Amino acid sequence: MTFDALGTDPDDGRPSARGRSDWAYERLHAAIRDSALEPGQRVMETEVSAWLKVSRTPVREAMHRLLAEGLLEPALTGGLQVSFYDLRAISEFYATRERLEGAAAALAAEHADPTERRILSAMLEAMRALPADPRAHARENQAFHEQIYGAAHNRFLLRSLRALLNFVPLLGRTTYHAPDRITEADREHTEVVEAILARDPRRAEEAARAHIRHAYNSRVRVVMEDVRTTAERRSHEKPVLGPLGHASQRT
Amino acid sequence: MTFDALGTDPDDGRPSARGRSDWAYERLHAAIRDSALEPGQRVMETEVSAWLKVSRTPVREAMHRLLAEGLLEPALTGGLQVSFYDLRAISEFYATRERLEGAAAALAAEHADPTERRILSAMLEAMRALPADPRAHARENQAFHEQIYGAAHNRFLLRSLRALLNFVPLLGRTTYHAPDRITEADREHTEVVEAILARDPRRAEEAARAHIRHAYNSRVRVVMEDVRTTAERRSHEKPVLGPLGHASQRT
DNA sequence: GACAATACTTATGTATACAAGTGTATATTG
DNA sequence: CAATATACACTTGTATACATAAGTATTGTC
Repeated sequence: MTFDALGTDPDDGRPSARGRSDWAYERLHAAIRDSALEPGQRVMETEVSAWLKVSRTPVREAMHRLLAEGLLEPALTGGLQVSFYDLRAISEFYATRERLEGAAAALAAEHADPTERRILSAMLEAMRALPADPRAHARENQAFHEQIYGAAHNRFLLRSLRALLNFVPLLGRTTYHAPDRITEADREHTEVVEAILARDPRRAEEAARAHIRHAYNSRVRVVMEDVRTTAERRSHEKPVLGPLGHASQRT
Repeated sequence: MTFDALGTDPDDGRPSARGRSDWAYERLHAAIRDSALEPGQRVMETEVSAWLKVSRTPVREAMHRLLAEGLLEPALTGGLQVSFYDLRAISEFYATRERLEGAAAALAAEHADPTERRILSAMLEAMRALPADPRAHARENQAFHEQIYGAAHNRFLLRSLRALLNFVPLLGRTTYHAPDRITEADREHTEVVEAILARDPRRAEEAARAHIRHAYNSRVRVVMEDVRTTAERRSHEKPVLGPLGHASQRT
């Protein structure tokens, strides 16, 4: 039913032969990211198979990957559904991310080689030259953070961070939609990079953690606004987010 | 060839109908854990399928899970192989684990409820009553750490830690094979629990991190011993571990 | 005798057919 | 009218058949 409305997206024609599985994964991931599939909605192999016009086998593998990454979860009725999340989950997410990003920055300060340090500085300048488009900044921001992860030279930390960031698509709009977030982020990024260039792990860690704490605040603002908007638009349906009364886990 | 030697393991008869996939996963996981499949060895779907006497479909899913968890990795020739690791990987593993365990302990100190605190104390005493068997201690130790993870009440941190610890089976024997490690671990565990009971996040974090640092030292000792033993036993084959010259990433 | 091209083998990716379990709806009986 | 039992439909799990790509070996030609 809902799948019909998703369209066929003719730009992204079915791949020649190799990668139907990856392709199905991308399509589902995009559908969740764009809220075409809403949290709690059941996702069935047969339906997706019909939608994407591929057999159940690659669809199955794609859904299992999404299950492992937490974007899908087992439904009470059996089968899988798009994961629910609430403000508590967002709080937990950022608490964990703060630790991991802090660790990455500290290790980058210790282990980044000269080339990696130069690239970090360059990316900083490149971001300043960017237009005020939230999407462009979000993309460059991701590349910037990936650069730090790489400079940390720790494969396990990299894996953990990648797995963690898979959850981001569920959160909706980027934090760069919050007012002044772009300017703030630039200042915070600068402090992180300066600490890394100065080979000061403690300062790098604290700067990175502060950066994530601020991102969390912006995130909450953006999400709360979305909740309000959604509640207004359909006042008698149940809101996407759960009850807001839970104590935040942040320190 | 190697799969014939693994036997049929009649205790664990093939499951009724549901769960061949999980069962295949367990069998492969156990095979890697017990070094029946050595690092670098190629693992083919058809072979495993014939070995376990199930079709390729559940084997495929099991292998994909192991790939996602890092126990298998893409082979240069195509297909999958048991992941290689070296002392550098072990160093990176413990560096990341130190951060995550520290975070879990700190959050547990803040968020553990009275029941969880009581259970932590009880587990501590239970471990003291255990015989000096490394395997028994390893098992209880795992439950103890899981209890801390749960008490942290952070689903993302829990996921990260679980994913990280999936790598442990590749490391071989437990660190409890190192002399005096059982006594040391008890002392370190006690400090962690005391800090959690005292609701002191900083002390809990530092105690947990110190605990992991010590575990790392024991791990290196155990692995080095294994390297020596292996090298003696088959002096003209290539050792399981790579060259040891890499700088450690530890702080 | 050596090098290149072609064919065959092998392993993974994909599709489809089949089985089993669960939930719901309908019909029958008390 | 209500409750229970049976049957059917739906969904996921498993098996097998088929396609494709890659690597190797063999054969033919220079």
